[in-house]
Amino acid sequence: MELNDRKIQILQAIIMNYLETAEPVGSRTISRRLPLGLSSATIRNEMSDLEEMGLIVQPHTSAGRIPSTKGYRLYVDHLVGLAGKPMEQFDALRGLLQKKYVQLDSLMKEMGDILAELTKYTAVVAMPQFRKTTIKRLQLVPLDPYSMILVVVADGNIVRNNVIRTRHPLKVEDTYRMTDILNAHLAGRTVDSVTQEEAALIKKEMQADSTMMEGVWDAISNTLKYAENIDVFTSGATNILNFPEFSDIARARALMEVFHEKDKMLSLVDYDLKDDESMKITIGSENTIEQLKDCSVVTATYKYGGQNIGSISVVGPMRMDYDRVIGTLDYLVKDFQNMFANNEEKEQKESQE
Amino acid sequence: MELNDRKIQILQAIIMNYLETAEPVGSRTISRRLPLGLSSATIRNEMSDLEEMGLIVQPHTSAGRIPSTKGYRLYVDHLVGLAGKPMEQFDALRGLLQKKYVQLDSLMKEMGDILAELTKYTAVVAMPQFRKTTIKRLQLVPLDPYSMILVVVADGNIVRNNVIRTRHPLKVEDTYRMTDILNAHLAGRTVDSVTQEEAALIKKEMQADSTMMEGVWDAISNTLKYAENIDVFTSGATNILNFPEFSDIARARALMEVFHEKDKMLSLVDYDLKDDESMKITIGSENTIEQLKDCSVVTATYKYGGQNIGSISVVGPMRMDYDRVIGTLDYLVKDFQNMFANNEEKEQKESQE
DNA sequence: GTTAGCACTCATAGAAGAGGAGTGCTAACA
DNA sequence: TGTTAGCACTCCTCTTCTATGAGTGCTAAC
Repeated sequence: MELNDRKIQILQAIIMNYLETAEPVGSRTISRRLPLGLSSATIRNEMSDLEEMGLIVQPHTSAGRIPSTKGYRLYVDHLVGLAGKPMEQFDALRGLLQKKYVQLDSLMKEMGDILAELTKYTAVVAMPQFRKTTIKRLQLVPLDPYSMILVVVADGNIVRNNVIRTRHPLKVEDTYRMTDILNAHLAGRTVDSVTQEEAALIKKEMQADSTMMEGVWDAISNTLKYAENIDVFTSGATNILNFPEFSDIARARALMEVFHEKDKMLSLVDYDLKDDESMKITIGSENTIEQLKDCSVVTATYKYGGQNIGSISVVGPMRMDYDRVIGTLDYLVKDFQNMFANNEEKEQKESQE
Repeated sequence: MELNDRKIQILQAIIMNYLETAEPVGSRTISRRLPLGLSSATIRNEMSDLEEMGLIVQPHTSAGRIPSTKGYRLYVDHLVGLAGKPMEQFDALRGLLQKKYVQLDSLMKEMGDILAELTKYTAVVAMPQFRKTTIKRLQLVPLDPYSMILVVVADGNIVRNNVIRTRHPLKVEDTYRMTDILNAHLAGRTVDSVTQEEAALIKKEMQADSTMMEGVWDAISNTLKYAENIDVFTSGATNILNFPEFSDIARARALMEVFHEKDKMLSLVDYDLKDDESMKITIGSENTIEQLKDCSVVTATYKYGGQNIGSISVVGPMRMDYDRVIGTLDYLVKDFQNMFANNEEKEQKESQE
């Protein structure tokens, strides 16, 4: 069966109506709503066809139709207008994005909050992957002769730290010399870009400085590897409970649980997109996370140095306002990307004024 | 009216039955359950008295009785046995508490998770108040000539950091010298114990070193003051949704929202107890947080150096198993306190082996 | 002081029925 | 051939009614 223009119009009308009301849509509604001058009977015939094509479904015999996953997919891929660009209410976001930030993590948390507030859905923000961002500086902070803390500052002034133990006692000056060695090799680099040969070189250099430092590099190296852990923040988790489709307590609980499970959230923001893609929409049963089978997820990735290094997602009911969400995310991510890239420069200029 | 022994027994029986079933308790049930050989009619008379005293209430005329806030309060204050000490299932906790930790925050998160798992309620863990814990070391990490990061390591290897900007360009060595000055004064101290005179002294000393450092101390001082912010972790937020009293979606949402609001959580863990108190139980309407009017909160504080510096709470329905929760918390906090106090020593000993 | 007996209350569940939204099908029409 | 009016039919939803039963309070007798 062919999906002609009229069918598409009807499908779109059904979906848009359903997005608003969350109620199954009947033929009469469409007949009145669409300016085609068609009777409800005609619409009924068309709807029957659309159902056969798997684009809409009937909850029960005498009910109207609701879009299926496949129907949403078609809508999202071809019918969404991408019209919903920045509006008045974007003020908060715009203000945020023009702000010079001090530390990226607090900014991103705030960004998530505003995004959730704006969309009324749940926002999931993934921090830049640590191992893909540039290290600004490393610093060993001595605590006592046998332990110190490795502090790594990455782009965006994101700070990671880890305790490191030594077998031989070290003096404060030792840690400073080691710090110098580390920075000489690693500052301005990404963890990913450090080869095994280089690592061996650093180790050798440190041991040349003092035999006491045996084993210290291994600990540092482990810390850096371990630091590939991604941070994710979830904002507005409870927003999603406002929608009637989650008024069932069991379903609501399942959702809340998912938002608290870090593993699941990580798999959600998994942004293994090709670097030319920038947005991914996952609808209902397309989701790999069982508990999100009734949800849709819109994920936008942000780039740095041509690579995807992080993502921002919106989780909502399947009948989310895709148009608006896509528009918002698109706008947000583009501006955020620029800001992220430019912030460092700005900082320095301003200090010099 | 006098609350004689028999009335107390009946009240206790009612509460215990209600804790199990979440259903109003009738006179016949008590008559059968209590080995007093009293008929249901007699129990009815007593129940009528208990109701008059405000200890139990009737949801509607022909229903059994449920405990009132006042009834729970009496139960908690006088009737709870404190019997529920460590059981087999405490293995996880015990294991955790014997573990030597590297950084306290991850341990406390884990502790919250296990506590939530164990009690089936929601656990709220408040980290030690930063300004009351001892500073192990401060370190200025230079980023570029005009900015650096102040890293503060406190007891438990808790790391806080904040970006600091300068008006005059600084060299790496400058930051190291400043670091030395800071540590000379502040290492081994709590923020709270630093007087204004001392602060002035430090400022003077820094400026003596270099006029470039004008204003830097102020930034550092602000950071330390700001650091009084308490961290709270909530674990098992969704556990509480399992209880029938929260099967109403609106109530469930309100609860979930509360758990996500940091302000509210902070006011929850507010541990302004006298230093000889160690546990506080807040029941139902006694709660100042509106959304927790149907919940009870058991908060245990932990001390360090004779002062309360943090707390661990359990939030559950009013009909929570107080006995078990109190027992668990009591056990947990005591052991945690010891561990927290001893960990530093252990660490050093082990390194030297 | 305790208890059996009894009338009474009221939440709850189920049955029955009305209403209505919406469908599919058929036959007629342009 | 596409469109439409008409109509029977389905089935959800809401309301009403009734039966059930758990539980009470009161009274009178033990």
